[in-house]
Amino acid sequence: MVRMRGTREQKAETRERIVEAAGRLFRRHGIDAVGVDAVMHAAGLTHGGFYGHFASKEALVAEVAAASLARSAARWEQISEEEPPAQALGRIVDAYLDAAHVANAEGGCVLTTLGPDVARRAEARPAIAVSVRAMAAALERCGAGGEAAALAALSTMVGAVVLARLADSPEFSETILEAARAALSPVRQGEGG
Amino acid sequence: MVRMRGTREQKAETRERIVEAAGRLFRRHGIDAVGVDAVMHAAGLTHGGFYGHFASKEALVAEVAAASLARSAARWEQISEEEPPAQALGRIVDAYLDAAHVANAEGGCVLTTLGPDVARRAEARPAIAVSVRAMAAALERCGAGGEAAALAALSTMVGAVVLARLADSPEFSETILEAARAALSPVRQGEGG
DNA sequence: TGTACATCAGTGAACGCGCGTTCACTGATGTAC
DNA sequence: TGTACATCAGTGAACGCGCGTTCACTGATGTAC
Repeated sequence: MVRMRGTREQKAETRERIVEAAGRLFRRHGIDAVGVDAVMHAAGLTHGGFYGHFASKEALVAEVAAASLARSAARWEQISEEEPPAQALGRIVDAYLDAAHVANAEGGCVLTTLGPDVARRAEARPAIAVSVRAMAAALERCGAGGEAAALAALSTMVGAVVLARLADSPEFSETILEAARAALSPVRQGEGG
Repeated sequence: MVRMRGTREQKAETRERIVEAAGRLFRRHGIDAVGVDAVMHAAGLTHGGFYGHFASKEALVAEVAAASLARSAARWEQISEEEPPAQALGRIVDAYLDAAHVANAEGGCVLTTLGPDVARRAEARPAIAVSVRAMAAALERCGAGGEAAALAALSTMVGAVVLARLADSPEFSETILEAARAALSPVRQGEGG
């Protein structure tokens, strides 16, 4: 296999690779369906090395959930700062309520893939809540209305993706996404909250 | 322990007890965190008898998800038929977007507790989709607007409960619920869809 | 520049445990006579 | 009404397997001289 080049920075990179691989696998197959073995293999390592990076699988889960959602929040913040409000809101909402997002659970929003599972793990919740606030704040900054309107919009987005993944046909899935898009259109025209 | 009284109806009752116990445990702790052993014990039986009722744990999971959500849908349908539309809609929405529902995952809506997990199991999806349609139809019958408005309202409700369970404080949890309630108030005044 | 040693990220065999599943058995019930 | 037998829901010991975790070891790198 690939030999490591040694230093501490290398180890940090490896750790990040583990977190990213775990993030993809957990979101796709569910946390309990993916063993430490599978995560390490996906990161190009053997399972024994895992405990040089994390105290337990639970610690990895907490870090994965926090890191993945923080990244989503950071992306929204960046869009909300770089683009005109209406355009930024459109980009965020349209990308979220998209069939590609529904199909790509592996790379999708943690709230829609692991939300209920993370909610059962008290240690993971504080970091998640911080990102939820940040995501709502980004929507607010895009002109989605006040805090309440932004939280409601986020709720609609999360719920729609969860339901779209439960649909029994691509058509029903798209109907749900379109319904959510339509419901959010007043918010996008500055009529929300 | 309690001795069975023998007949086939008894067996059907036992089976139902297993499904109900599993429903409560799965929603509370997650599917993979609950073994067949725990389910049977909660139903007042020993684990060996499980396979006289179900072909596998997976078969139980599919039945639990379908049965639990079908019951939710039936309740909504009943409310939507027995009460005046506006009142029925208020009862459904207020009960869903309630701190008691958020706290009581064990007895709560399957969409918010097992949604992403069920979405990964293709066999379970058709039955779930039927109930999702039925729930949206019940909202529609209560005057929540057309199909699209009803699906969007359901999305908001599901997402809000998922987010409320991820909150790091009761206050933030209540803020999310209240935001969703406020967002749905136009729908409740017949302005939706 | 070259050699000897310490470090430590990663390896891979091994562990104990709990899970899903199987199966020979039990004993209460319903039925046949 | 009473006895003998068949049925079958439920019991509980046992199984193999895969999981999370541990640990003695490896070998490439950085450092000391």
